[in-house]
Amino acid sequence: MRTPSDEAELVARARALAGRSLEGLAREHGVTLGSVGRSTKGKTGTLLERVLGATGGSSATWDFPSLGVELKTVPVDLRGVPRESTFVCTISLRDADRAEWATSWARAKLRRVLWVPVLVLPDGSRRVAGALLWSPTAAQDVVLAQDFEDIMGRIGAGEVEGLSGHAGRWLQVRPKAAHGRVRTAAPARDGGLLATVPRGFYLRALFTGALLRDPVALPGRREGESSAG
Amino acid sequence: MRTPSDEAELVARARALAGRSLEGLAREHGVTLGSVGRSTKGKTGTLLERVLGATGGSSATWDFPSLGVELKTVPVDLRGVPRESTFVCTISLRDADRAEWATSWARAKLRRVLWVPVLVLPDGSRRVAGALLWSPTAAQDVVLAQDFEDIMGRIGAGEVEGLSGHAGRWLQVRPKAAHGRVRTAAPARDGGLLATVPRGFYLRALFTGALLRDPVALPGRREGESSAG
DNA sequence: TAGGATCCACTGGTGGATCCGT
DNA sequence: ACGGATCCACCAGTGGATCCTA
Repeated sequence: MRTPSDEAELVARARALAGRSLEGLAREHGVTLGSVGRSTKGKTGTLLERVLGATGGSSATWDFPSLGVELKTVPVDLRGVPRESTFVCTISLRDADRAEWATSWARAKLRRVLWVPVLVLPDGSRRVAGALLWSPTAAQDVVLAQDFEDIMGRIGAGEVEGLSGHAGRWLQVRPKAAHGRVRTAAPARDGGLLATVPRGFYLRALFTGALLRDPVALPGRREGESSAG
Repeated sequence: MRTPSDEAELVARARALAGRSLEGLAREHGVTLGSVGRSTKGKTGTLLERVLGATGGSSATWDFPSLGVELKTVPVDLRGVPRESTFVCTISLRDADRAEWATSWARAKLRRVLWVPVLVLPDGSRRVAGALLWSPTAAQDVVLAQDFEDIMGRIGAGEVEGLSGHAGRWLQVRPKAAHGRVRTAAPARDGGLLATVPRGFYLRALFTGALLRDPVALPGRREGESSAG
């Protein structure tokens, strides 16, 4: 599929997929999802990249480089509630003490995201739901920045081993490694380096769920409140 | 093939291969050399690694880690003269200014080498010739150290782009990249970094040829002179 | 339920060297 | 003749996420 030439075309294409089954899309594009079990991780995202004409492929860019847009699929239940958190990017542990949210790769990735919810039905079948192009509001950016600075500050201080998935309001840190034995370098308390498991930033499902319901919902706004001031 | 348990066994096995055709060895070990053209680069070395039970495989070690021995095949003509230079290792360009021969990976690789000459006959067939386990003599080490310091000094000074294969008496520097477009970071004259093609250390064919004739030949000794003082 | 662990496809870099134009 | 360019196999790392126990 040709790469969309602008945001409007990308969004139109994505929204036109609403209701389509993943199996059908896979067949059309000549790919196999292998619909059961743990061996299908990542297949959904790769399929939608193809369907929508993403070209980024490798690292250090977006899925749609000319648009600066990142594509994220998110599995949701019948109520539209995400079943999983969303991976953002790998954390550069070694440089944590110099990292700043404003110039971070995490922020660049989240600057403009095309969310494609994938409805997972009770029988296990999956269908594309309504896509949404989102950018963080100023208020959302503030909270993400706080999470980032908090987490990176602690990593920079040599506390990476003490960090758990509990840290961060919306952005959390979790292990990110294909095999448990992988190790990378991180700052140690004594100012040196220690070997630890690679980590990534993830968006909590609570946050992506709120986004999908109302993209400009303010931080702290509760369900049931009006979105009018 | 089982990994040799000591140097004597390794050398005995290697010398027992003298006269064997590469094709025959390949057949015995179930590998295909694809005997013609440019698509066979590296196959000889990989075959001999299998035949002799090398286990190193990945980087940062030797072919026979427990022995600290590196295996090198070298194509020679009927007179025993090498047809090619010998790759030693990739150069860490960025750290060139801090590099020292004594602690260098190049020296570690050359500390103990099992040379396996491969006789290339006029009809294109290839046979293993007499293997030789070599360590640099003190005098040889001095010359290699001079080459190393000369080259690394110039790289460290930001002169990598001005370096050619002419530099170095026995150890030379040449490009080392699967594709011409690969780039890596090296010191620049202004103290910053520049993107350049990766380089590797190679031993000149003149040097390896001298080694194969007389492993302890002193630096500067000419052909035809006696090896007795 | 969600934090920690893990899976697959893909590819860029590395180690094994030899090719080939000037 | 040899300095610069290139070829193949292999594997660790990355990006895509989801699995799976306590």
